[in-house]
Amino acid sequence: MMRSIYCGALRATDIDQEVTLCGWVDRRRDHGGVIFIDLRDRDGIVQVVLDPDGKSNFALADKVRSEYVLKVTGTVRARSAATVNKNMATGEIEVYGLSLEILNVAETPPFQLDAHITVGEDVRLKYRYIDLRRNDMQRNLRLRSSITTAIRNYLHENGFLDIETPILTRATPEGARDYLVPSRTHEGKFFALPQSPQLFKQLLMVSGFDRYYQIAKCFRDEDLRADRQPEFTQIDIETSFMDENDIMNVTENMIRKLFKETLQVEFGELPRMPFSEAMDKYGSDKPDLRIPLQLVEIKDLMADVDFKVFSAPAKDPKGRVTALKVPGAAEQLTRKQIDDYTKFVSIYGAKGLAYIKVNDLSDLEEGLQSPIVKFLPLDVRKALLERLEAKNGDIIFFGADKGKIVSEALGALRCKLGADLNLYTCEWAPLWVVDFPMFEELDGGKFTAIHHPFTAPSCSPEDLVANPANALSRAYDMVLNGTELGGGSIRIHRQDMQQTVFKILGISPEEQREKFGFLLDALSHGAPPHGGLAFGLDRLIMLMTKSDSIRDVIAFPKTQSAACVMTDAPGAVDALQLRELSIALNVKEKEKKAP
RNA sequence: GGACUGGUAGUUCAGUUGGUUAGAAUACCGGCCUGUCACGCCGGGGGUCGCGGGUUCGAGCCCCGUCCAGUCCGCCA
Repeated sequence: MMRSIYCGALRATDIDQEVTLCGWVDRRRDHGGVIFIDLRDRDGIVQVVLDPDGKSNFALADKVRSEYVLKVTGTVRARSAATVNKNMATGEIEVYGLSLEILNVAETPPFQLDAHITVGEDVRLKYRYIDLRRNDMQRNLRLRSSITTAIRNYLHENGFLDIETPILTRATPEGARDYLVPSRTHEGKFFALPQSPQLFKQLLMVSGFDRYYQIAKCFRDEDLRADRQPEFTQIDIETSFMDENDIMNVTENMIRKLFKETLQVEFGELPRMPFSEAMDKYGSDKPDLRIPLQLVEIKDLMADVDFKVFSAPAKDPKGRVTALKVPGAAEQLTRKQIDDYTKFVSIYGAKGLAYIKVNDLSDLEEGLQSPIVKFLPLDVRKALLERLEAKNGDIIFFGADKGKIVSEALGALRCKLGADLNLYTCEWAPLWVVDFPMFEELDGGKFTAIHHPFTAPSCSPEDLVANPANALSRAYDMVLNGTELGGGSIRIHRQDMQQTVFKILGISPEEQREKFGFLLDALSHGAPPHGGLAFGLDRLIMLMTKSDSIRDVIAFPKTQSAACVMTDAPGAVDALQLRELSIALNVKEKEKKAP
């Protein structure tokens, strides 16, 4: 009996069966009178043999070209051992064609789809519908589907409801730039696309949907990166009556199950690290724990040395002086590489990169190779090497500057060294970062929310007002391999606390009323204690597929200038559309396209 | 807003110190080959060197501007 089957799903047990295959011509080979067609579908590739001198006779076979769409009926058979090649590309069984139908012809493809051929990303994006036929992209998007399915199943089984929230909503005063949508029916007014469903999910808690989730599109009009797109997807979760431990447990379980089911990777219980420890030891709030290097404080040792580069920040309360030891790397790193690392840390504002190569620990006079060691008295050298537990062959880098610069520069250097010298000790290193500060104090004494303005502090409103700079929040971030996978918090559920936080952030009562009146009202109508979390789905899949770019796990991504090279979006609109929206353009001369 | 890298055949790239007609591989087209599988062999077509200007006897190469793509800083509550 004839049956339809995917090319890649053919197995030895199908031998002698008659099957119908539909797919694209991956490659056509012509040897003497016999034509071989590698037919590709979503499941893989199978070799189809068309033999005009045999039973099958196809005038059409000659016409077949790459990327033609075919329907082939044929018999599955094993190949003789003599023809089996070690580098065989198309499996151990083939289909002997009996009939052939060309469902559609195709132009010569703009690029070759072979896995071993690299193609520029701009061409791939222009012809994305062809690029997506490639095996890597098929695999990535299929894994993405498996992941969202597993997540939906897990959350459904745990009583979470999938509830949609608006895409057309209103602009938010803080946070990222909004994407705006003009309103035709409200002249001069604009919707904003959501940066996240944050406030709506909180309102759903007030409504009694105590376990909510949504796989939600979010929009932020900011500059792009390899791991940042202007529209992206969040796994958005919110619960009532759960505390931070409950939420971390339920979401940690979800991620653990996901990795086990889709990648057969087992995580133990995730370690929890306070924000302060992450900054001290790793110079980052999203430490990559695959790399064993740690920053070591040496501020106390450097306060009195006769070397201003170190002593000035050591005496400054906001300064930081830190060492980063790379065991055994003194030989490996050439002068040029160290110069490159100096350039690298300058990106983050570091003015230089001091180092010591430990050649001979026993000789503090001559055994240390370094441009700066001459400024350090012998007792300081000794204390330094003891604190770092230095051994011969180690190289030690130094950061001395404002705390923020040192953390960012050496934190980034730590990750770069880990990658360049392949220092990774494991494949996956997940953790929670907890005990974040509530606010960051900007120059001029203003405060801005570290997380967002709806995050609950871990102290009373009175203590918060008394000492906002030192207050901690009830927020938590899940970090995997140095990437922030997701973050969340227990939210403020009392109106007075929310007003207190708004006040510290410098939002006037009038502005609170205008922008967040609906939230403050809701909090006064019996809002339960609640909290949640949102994972970045694209980044999660990027990590799980080991992709270098978020674009490789999104079917139709934007380029770095936030454009689509395939549809040429964004595009101009005609005058009538603008008139209906009461919009007049005022485009600068240089931005106009040449006539 | 800023730093850096790249743009040459459909694609991936080479192109030396500025010097004759801009090359290779692959793809594509034609022919040959009865089991190939990154098949092989022979032949062929294919270029606004991103775009604009400048320097020069002469520019793919040098200079200025600009556009596009990418990585990063700023930005991303």
